Amino acid sequence: MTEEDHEPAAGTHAGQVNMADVARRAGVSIATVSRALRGLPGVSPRTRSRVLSTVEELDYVVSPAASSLRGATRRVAVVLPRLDSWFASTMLATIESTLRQADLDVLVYQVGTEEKRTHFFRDLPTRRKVDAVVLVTLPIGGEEEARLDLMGVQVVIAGTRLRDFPSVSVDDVAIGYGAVRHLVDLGHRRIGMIRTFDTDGAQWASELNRLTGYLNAVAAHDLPDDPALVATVPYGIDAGAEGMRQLLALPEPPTAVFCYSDDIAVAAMTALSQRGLRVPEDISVIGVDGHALGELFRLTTIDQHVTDQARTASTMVLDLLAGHSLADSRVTLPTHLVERGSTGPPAPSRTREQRAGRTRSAQ
Amino acid sequence: MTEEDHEPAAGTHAGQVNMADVARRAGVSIATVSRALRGLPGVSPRTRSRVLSTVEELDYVVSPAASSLRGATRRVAVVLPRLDSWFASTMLATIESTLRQADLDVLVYQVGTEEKRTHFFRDLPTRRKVDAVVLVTLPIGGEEEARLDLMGVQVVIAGTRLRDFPSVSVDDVAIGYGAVRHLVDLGHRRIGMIRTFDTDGAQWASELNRLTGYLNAVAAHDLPDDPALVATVPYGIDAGAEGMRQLLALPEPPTAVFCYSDDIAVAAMTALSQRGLRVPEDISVIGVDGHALGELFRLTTIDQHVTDQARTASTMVLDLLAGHSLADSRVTLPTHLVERGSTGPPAPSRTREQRAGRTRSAQ
DNA sequence: CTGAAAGCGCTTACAG
DNA sequence: CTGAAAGCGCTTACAG
Repeated sequence: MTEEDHEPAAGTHAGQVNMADVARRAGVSIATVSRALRGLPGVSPRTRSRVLSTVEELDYVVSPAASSLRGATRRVAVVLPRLDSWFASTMLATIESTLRQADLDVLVYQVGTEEKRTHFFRDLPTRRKVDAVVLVTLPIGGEEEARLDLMGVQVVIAGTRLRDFPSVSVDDVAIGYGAVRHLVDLGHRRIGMIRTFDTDGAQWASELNRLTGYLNAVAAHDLPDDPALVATVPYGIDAGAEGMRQLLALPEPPTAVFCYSDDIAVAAMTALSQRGLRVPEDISVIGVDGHALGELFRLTTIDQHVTDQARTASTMVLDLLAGHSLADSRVTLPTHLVERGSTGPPAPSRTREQRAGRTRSAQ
Repeated sequence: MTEEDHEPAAGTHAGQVNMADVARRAGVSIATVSRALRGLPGVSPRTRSRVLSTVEELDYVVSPAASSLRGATRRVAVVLPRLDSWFASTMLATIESTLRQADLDVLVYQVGTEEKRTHFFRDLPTRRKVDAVVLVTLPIGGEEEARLDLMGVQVVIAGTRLRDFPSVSVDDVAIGYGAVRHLVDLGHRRIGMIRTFDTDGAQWASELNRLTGYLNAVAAHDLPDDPALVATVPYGIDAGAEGMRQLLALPEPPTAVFCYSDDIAVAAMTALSQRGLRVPEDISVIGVDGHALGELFRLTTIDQHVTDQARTASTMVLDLLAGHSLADSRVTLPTHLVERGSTGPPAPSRTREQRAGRTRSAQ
């Protein structure tokens, strides 16, 4: 007797409490427990509350594995190149918050290297595990793209576009163009750019597009289009500093520099301050992102509202899972110039003479 | 006839291919398919390869939901306060890589606010969804701690300690002590600290411990222990700058400052450079973390090897899932002073006189 | 080496 | 409003 009183409330077997345990204890059928638990109609208030209190008592939770054997998994995968960039972690943070509110669980997959990307698209580890996958700024080749169709789940693209998948992104060409234009408006003519390349050999759409925007603006405003004004450096913490060093080593350095990202811009500014050069008096710097760090360094930037992009992508996921068709919904979000202290008019005459002198003596 | 040839290779029904489809097509039983797929003994090489090629052909993948109905979920949850800090995103990135290699999937839960934390520990959303959960630097109260036992899964703690759960962390008291000691060795006596507090009201163990280390060192070396030398500022991008401003506003500012983290230290250094003060000539700055940004700013820091911590935590998870008991395995990893350019000897006489003068005229 | 069958823990028509 | 039962897609003793 006393012995029996000590049997665990959790049921007779060692493992998890299951729905049968609850049903038995509440004196109803399994079906009724299931209905009561999910708030389905056809359960009397009394029965429902009895079930619910038994559930409480036994500290029972439904097995997601068993229930998803029929329906949805209520899981979403977020796939991104790396987590250690401001862009990526902000994306993931916002997507997680938004989806979690809708009671969805979020799985993360980092596919930063060529190898991991290949594996991912070959094995498609997300198949049958999730209801949807969000691909964040992934460089995707032709074969990989084809594999996407086999994924068997909803696909949303964030930070770029891909075929006719639902996507949210910004206009990176316009970003590059707008940055240069801002510098032109301030009176600059000799404008450099610092871009990065992935040491892994991947082609980043945004990277290419921002360069295109830069080049378009250079052409449109009839600026000097010296190829040496574009410094291309390997991605890394020091990238911006290295790029700036290259530009400063030119016979005729630029008076303003457009940087691929805020990270790059901040690093570029450290290289300037190490040389004793002032921003923006000696050289103007503009970035892209809206990184919190930019505020600290009074960096002028083009804000691409990453949080908004992430929220939009999340909403798309929610809509798709709700059964809405999102055919042809490729959203381009607006970006905004945020003027802070790192851009200003060039110091024209002095700089020009100095440069001319230096150029001649160098040759 | 021709019609039948056109039936989808995927099987007769619209949805997913299942194991029965594969079995039928390969002309074997479901049991054999299951065995072949998991490399179990008791399947002839011929049969195995036939099954495997059928699987290939039908592009079949096992349903994780169905197979986890018995065994493990092969999923691990990583729970952290926020993702938008260097520490957190580095942790998650490394844990994901490590666990992914072991073919485990990683779920993320951000519980940054008091409210989310309460919800998390009340609802325990990870129950029955994962095999293990890694709690990263989570401030955990008494009741929450009790709920952990109900989680029903393996628990690993990273970045701090909790009861006798397996954990990996560093000695934050030693970090605070070591930082101050480094400054003392350089000749500093008047040493400040910039700490932060969570705007959400949470108590961070590492925060408290580093302060304790600082205070211990101050006492041990008989340094001036003016309470005003500890600037406590709300967490945020500007925290370090704000803290430094407070310290500089003192009648007698410190000659060196220990910052809670590298982020804080970098922000503090921007405040200094805006005042035209040089690091380390006018004031020394030391941080904690080993953040990549620190390299860029030539910041002296105490590296807490976050990647190692993350790897250790991942290994613990793997061990636990392999059935090894990890009772009483609370690992404390070593930290290292990384001397870069932001700390140096004080400029004693000048500074002292100047201060003395200032102090008098101020009173 | 192989298969028929029970069972994992649910959900959902189908009866009543 | 409630329950018995089939079925989701696997895994795993148990026979052979």
